[in-house]
Amino acid sequence: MQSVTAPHSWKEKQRQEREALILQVAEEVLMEKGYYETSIEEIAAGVGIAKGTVYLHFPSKEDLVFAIFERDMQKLAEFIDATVSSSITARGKLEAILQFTYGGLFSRRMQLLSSLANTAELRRIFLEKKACTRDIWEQLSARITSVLDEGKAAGEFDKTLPTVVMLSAFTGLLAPRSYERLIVDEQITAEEVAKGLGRIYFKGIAAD
Amino acid sequence: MQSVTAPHSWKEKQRQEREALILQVAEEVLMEKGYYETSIEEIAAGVGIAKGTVYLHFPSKEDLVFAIFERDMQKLAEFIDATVSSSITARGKLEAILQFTYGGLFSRRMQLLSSLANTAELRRIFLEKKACTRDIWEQLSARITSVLDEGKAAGEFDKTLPTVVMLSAFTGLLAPRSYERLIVDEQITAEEVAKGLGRIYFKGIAAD
Amino acid sequence: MQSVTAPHSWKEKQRQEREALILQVAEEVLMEKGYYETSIEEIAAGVGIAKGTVYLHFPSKEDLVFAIFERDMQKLAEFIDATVSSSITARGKLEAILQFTYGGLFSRRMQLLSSLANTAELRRIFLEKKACTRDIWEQLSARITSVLDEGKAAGEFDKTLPTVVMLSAFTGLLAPRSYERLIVDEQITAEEVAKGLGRIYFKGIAAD
Amino acid sequence: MQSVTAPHSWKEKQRQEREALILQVAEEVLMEKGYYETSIEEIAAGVGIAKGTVYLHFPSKEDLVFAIFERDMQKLAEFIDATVSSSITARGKLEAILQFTYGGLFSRRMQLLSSLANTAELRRIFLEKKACTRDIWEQLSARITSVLDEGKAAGEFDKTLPTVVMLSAFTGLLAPRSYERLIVDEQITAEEVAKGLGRIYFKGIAAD
DNA sequence: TATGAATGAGGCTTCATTCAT
DNA sequence: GATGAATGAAGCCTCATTCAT
Repeated sequence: MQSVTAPHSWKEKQRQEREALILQVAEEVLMEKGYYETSIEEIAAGVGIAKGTVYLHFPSKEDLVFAIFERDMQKLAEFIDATVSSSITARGKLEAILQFTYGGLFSRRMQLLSSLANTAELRRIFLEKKACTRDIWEQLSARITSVLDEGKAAGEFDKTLPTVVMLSAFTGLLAPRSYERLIVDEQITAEEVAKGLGRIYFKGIAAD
Repeated sequence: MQSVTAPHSWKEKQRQEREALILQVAEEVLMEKGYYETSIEEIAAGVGIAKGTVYLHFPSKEDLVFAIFERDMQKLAEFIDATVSSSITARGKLEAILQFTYGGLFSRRMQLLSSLANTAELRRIFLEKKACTRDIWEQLSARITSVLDEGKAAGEFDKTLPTVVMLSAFTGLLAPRSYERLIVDEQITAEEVAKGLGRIYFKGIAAD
Repeated sequence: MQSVTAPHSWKEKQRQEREALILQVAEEVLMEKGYYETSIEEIAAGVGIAKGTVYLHFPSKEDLVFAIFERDMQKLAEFIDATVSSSITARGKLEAILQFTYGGLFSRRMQLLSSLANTAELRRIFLEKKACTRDIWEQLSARITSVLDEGKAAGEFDKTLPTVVMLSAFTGLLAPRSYERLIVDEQITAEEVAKGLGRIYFKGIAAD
Repeated sequence: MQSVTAPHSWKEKQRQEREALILQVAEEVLMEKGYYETSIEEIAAGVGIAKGTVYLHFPSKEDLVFAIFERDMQKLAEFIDATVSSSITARGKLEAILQFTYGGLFSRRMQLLSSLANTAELRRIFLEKKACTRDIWEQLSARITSVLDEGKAAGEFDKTLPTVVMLSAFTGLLAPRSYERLIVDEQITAEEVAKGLGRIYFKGIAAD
């Protein structure tokens, strides 16, 4: 009975799993080597499939990269949504978000995205998919802005600072600046840095 | 035969001027289009010379880019040196440095360097020229670190914050994160953002 | 088990109908877009079947195209056979054939065949299936040649013209030259052109 | 003294010679194998240069093919111009043109052009360069049309036939239909065929 | 020294064909 | 039988680099 629908959904599931695998491998390789140094061939090899198979899932290299961006932003958005609606202080929410982006792989992902955005070819595709990109990003910005405003209203944050500057500084914390870290090797872990940065940030924006 | 040193030095001068011109044009184009989207041909055309001539000055595209990095770091180092030895407060010194990097073209230069550093191919050359890179960067870091420590000693800055975190946050301010600015369009100028960021930073690291 | 021959022949009929449908769709698409611009996928989609199914009927793209050629030549041969055995004048027969090839879809089919034959890859398969191709073509040529000779004998056509040249000119009329029509846009319909061409041809080969 | 301009013109000459060589080789290979079966690599190998060098002369494969078309049409146009202005009969002029196109390589060139025009990708470029293509073709058509009208006026040709049909039939002779000749191998030379075809044509369009 | 024509490795993409389901 | 996901060969084009002039 299920022989008609089951195979379909099974195949669909297979397909999605493979797609996720491609995205994951692609992300890793791109993170490691950058957009231009990464070839589709290489990604395919990493997944253990043929070049052409990648194109069954993504119409072009650019689209593949954009899909990574979308997926990661989606994950971040989900986390932020969940966090924003919790009943902790504004600062607590922002700290949670900060820890999420710096925790696990996310820090490196943000780094990747940051570097991808500096590639002309990709900028074009980001612009073409503008509506989508803007939507995602504006949602994120809106959430964080609302938390910042909430903190101001609650007397947690400095009301004299423009919220947009506070937002900019916060997203500055999120998008890890890779430059100096690539060159200077740390005598301190990324997490510790994150904590310290957060401390500076929250003191910097605190009321009074 | 070599008794004519004057022409030699004149030629040498010519050569250096041309080299500087190449660096300047290259920086502009790279800033505009990124590493891979910029061809040697394009840079040469901008200078008004032939492709091959560029190779008389720089053995490879990578080396050319590294030279830009070196030059800019040199300029920044000079400014920092001058600033550090002045007799103003630590905060004043850091504010001056911040304004220098955000003022004029330097902001865009830092952006360029930031993006270049994210390119695998260039990472390699940065690593090959490690000694040099480290030297430059460590000099800068050392200068800023000394200012931060000076500020701590003078009671200006929070002694409980690790200096290395303060340094990281500061360089984070210097290396402008372009990512979000590319996507969200500003309702505020870069300068205003810079001021706001500085305010947050200095409050964040202030003593007490 | 095989005692059920009816389903077998029914299946066989189904199979042949589908095969004919594939040929028809393929012909249309090939006519529209040419050999290389047409993909098997596209043909299959036009028929409403899957790519792989096409390969159950034709071992390769080339064979599919050859089958179209065979089918159309077959149809033309049938018409010529019927015409040749009728009791009208030689000129009447040739005019009928000319009208057949220019009427309805056949004109475009000839155009397709004409263009396909100019494709190296297909030339190879035509050569491989040489015996078959030659047979078909020679039959057609023989029929027309006999009509031309019949006309000569009847005093209709110029006996001093080599029959092979008359044949060449006639087949020249059949294989529509698409070239000039693609570039110069007509102030006259294809049918009118066909009539005029026929007029020139028959006057050209007329006795005296 | 000439050391400044001479090298320039010498290089320019070299360049043009090489360009002509590429065109010639490309024409041969394309004639042999068709558009899609011919790779740029193959053409380059035929010339004895590298792939990339071809691109120094022609921005794309399509442009290369279009250049062949242009060159051949140019040659034909030159011949027609010279012929048209001579003081022989209209028929004599047309016979000369016919012999030119069937003589030497030109016959095969026309065949190539005929087959190229049936390629969708190239049709596009022909359309893009519409103005140019139309100009060339319309000039040729205009010249021949004027000869046909001249013949009509001189009482050589049948005034009741539309000139455009006579033109169509004539260009039909020029664009050799390759179809039948590819499959049936001749027992007669191309030149003989051409003569016979001309005879049919001129009798077909003759006055009375 | 300056030039720019020539090179050729390398990457993206397409699509005929196969084969496990 | 029918399907369509997977394959991988093949082709176009770019551009850093070299080298003869």
